[in-house]
Amino acid sequence: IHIGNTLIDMYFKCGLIIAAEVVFDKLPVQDLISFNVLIAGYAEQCSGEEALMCFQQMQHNGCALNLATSVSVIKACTKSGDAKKGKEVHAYISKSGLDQDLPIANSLIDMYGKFGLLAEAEHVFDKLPVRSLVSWNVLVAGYAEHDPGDEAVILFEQMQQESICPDAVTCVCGLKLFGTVATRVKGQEIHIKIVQLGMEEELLIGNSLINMYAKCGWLAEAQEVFDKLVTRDVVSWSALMAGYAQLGESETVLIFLDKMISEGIKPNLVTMTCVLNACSDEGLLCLGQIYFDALSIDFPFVPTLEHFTCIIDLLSRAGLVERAAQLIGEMPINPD
RNA sequence: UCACUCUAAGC
Repeated sequence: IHIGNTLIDMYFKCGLIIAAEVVFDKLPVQDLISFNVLIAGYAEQCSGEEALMCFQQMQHNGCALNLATSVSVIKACTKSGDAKKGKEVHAYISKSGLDQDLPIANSLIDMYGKFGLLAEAEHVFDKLPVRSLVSWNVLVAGYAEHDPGDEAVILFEQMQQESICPDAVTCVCGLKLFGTVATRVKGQEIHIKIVQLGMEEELLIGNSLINMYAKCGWLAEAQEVFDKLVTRDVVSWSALMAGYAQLGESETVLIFLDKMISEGIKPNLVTMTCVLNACSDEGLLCLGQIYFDALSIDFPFVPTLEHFTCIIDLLSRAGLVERAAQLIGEMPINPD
């Protein structure tokens, strides 16, 4: 059974869901860990709902849950976006007294943070007798996403004062926060910290720096970080292009689009949003549309509903209602 | 044999 469980886990981590299911079903007995692996796998690779259904089945089988199960079930709630279910699970876990365990509490803070229920997130955070770096990171991430204002900044400063040594995740969250509130001096402080910790080569960090500087309108700095990066991905390019688009420098955005393609980086729908955004602001609409149409052929974008909504919004506001309608017709997903 | 946090886009 050890081998079976390991196999299921491995298949899920490779994205081979069917294979994982087959192995699970073929096991002579499914133990706690089989279920844990299955729930974690579904939550990671599929939908939260599917993971929650496994959990139901597990309870149905009379299998007791442990710490790892709880973490995965909370993750599943987070992914499903079902706040009501999340609260139920929270209540259930508290009853078993598992809610003081750090990974579990951190997952709960993360869940509430992602739902934008920051008061609940803080409540869990405040009740903890001891906190880990992750506890802080998830709370800051929640604030950076849903309420990037004074409170978030205060929280971040408080974290520094508690002599907690930040890691890459802390820096990424902090940079996101200070990009959104456009406080580049604070962002720069993080930049200095990053250099001290020797993390400036990391792609994620680099991208976050580009984004922060770009959002603060400091394109020269953004550009410098961009140039120094040894590897750049579509996010690096898009973040920089978004910055130029924000300043209304549409020509620059188009130049970068050409450049990124010639360097072999494929633009995606987010990139195209930046391009269209830049073009719609300066009446370069036709050009934007030409690019969009040409690139839809060369690079079949794999979109989410979110991407579509955004593009359609841009197209219609720019007056390209026909093209927007056409795109809705082509949508591979159910339009809401 | 399993489990916690992180980056780009329009409104």
